[in-house]
Order: sequence, then C-alpha cells, then structure tokens
Amino acid sequence: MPELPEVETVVRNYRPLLEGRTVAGFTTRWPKNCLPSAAAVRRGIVGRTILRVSRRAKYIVLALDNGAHQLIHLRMSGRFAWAADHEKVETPFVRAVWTFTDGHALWFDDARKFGKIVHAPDLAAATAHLGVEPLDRTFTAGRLATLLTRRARQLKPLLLDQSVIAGLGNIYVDEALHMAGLHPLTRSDRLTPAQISALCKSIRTVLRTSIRRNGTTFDWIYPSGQMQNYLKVYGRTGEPCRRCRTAITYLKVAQRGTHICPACQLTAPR
DNA sequence: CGCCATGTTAGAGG
DNA sequence: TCCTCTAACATGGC
Repeated sequence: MPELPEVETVVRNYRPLLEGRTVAGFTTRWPKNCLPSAAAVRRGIVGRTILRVSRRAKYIVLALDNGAHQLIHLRMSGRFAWAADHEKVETPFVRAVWTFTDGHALWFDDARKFGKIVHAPDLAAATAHLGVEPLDRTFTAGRLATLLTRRARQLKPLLLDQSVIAGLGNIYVDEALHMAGLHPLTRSDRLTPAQISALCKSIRTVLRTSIRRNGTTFDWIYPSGQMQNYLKVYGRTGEPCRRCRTAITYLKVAQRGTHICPACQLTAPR
C-alpha cells in the first residue's frame, strides 16, 4: 500500500488516536517482522506512552516517553486497524497487536508479511541509511542536481533508491517522470539544469497533490484515497495520455512495472 | 497455471 | 568501486 503520501495519510489519521496513549501490551503472530527481535520490540514499547506520531520516508515513527522510538514500515501490504474500547476487530491477516491501558487496540494487518516493526533506541542511527525527504525545504533543484550528477545511473532506479531520496515509490516516480517529460532510462548525469529543475518541481507537486487526495487506493488494503482518479500514467497502459492522447506504454525498468507516454517522455536513454 | 503487485535487500557478474 | 540484474521474502488476485 505505501509510498510517502499513503504513509503520510496514515500518520495524519492515527496521530489523534495514538498520541497520549500508553501501551499495555504487544503481541506478534509473525516474529520475523520485529527487529532486532520480537522480545526487544515488546520490551521497548510496553509501559511507554506515545508522545508523537510522525513520518520519516515510508516509516511511521512513534516517539516514546523515554526517548526511544518505534518505527513501522508497511512495505507492500501492511495496514493499521483501530479497535475502540475492548472491541474485537479481527482483520484477515493480523500480524501484531498493540493494546492500550484504556482498552483500545491497534492492529497491524499484513497479507504478504513484508512489513517491519523496529525498536529504535537511537532514531538517528535507525534512519541513517535514508536520503533526503523530497518535501523538505532542503530538497532543491541544486541538491537534486548533486544527487543525480555524482552518479551515472538509470534515472528511475536512482529515484527509487531510498538512500538517495527517501519516500518515492513506483507510482509517484512514474508520475513525476511523466510530468517532467523524462524517460525513466535517461542517464542521471545527462540531464540539463532545466530538466533537473522540472524534475524537482514535479516530484514535489506529485507528492503534495497525492497527500491532498489522501493517497492512491487500488484495493482493500488502503481505502479512502482518491489519487487513483488523477494518475497520468501509472496503471493506464493502453489508455490515452491526458496531455497528447498517445497510448501509454508499459515496460520493465529495474524489475519494476513502468508506465510512460512514448511521445511526452522522449529523452534519450543510455 | 502463469503473471501481476504502492517494497527492500543480498549476491553475482560485468 | 560502481552499476545492473536476478532471486528472494510470502501471499492474494486476476
């Protein structure tokens, strides 16, 4: 389910539910998801009060009252469910449950079991591998130019690399490249300053637009998003480009399904 | 059955 | 050292 806009939407929805609540218990039915271990995750959060809920890249960050943090990554199919006062909400693929001292509960449902729950005594260390936040004010055309030019990589996989830019995923990279008129196989060190500037602007616009629409909804995993109705290329193979009416084509780039308008995104590969 | 999937990472090979 | 590609994780939907 999650790229940056979807995770941001989850954070905004769950912030008022979680902040100020104290964890009474934590159980997991898939211990492999817990890092460094299920015991460490449980010990790290039971008895703690959640002070703040925020987001770093695609991680949901719970700031605890002892200075430690818990990070949750939804990966492909993770989602939260909320149970009011002692209510039973047995979702289909429950992998973990947090219970709170007032009887409420948070459920982590994750069909594919790729999601991660991480105990982080040191938040900075736990997130040190992550690159720049694309919606941060430090993400400028100049900064992007440095990131692109210091390497000679295919543009799309570079934008998906979380250690370079943190938060973009398959949908929004395709959307941003289309908006900027760039082919996903363009070499990262061969963009003109104007193209880099356009790409920077497109990334920020696409992400902000999606957050405004509560993210993209494809299936039961992530309800209530509206961005799927506004996508320009992702999932639109064979349909006409909204700009030039040329049929959207599908290709594989770095093993990921990729959607482009072959007329609007003509920049030379290699 | 075969192929697809909003993510990430380890390992092989050039 | 850097880059690219494959396989793997595990499961559901079409």
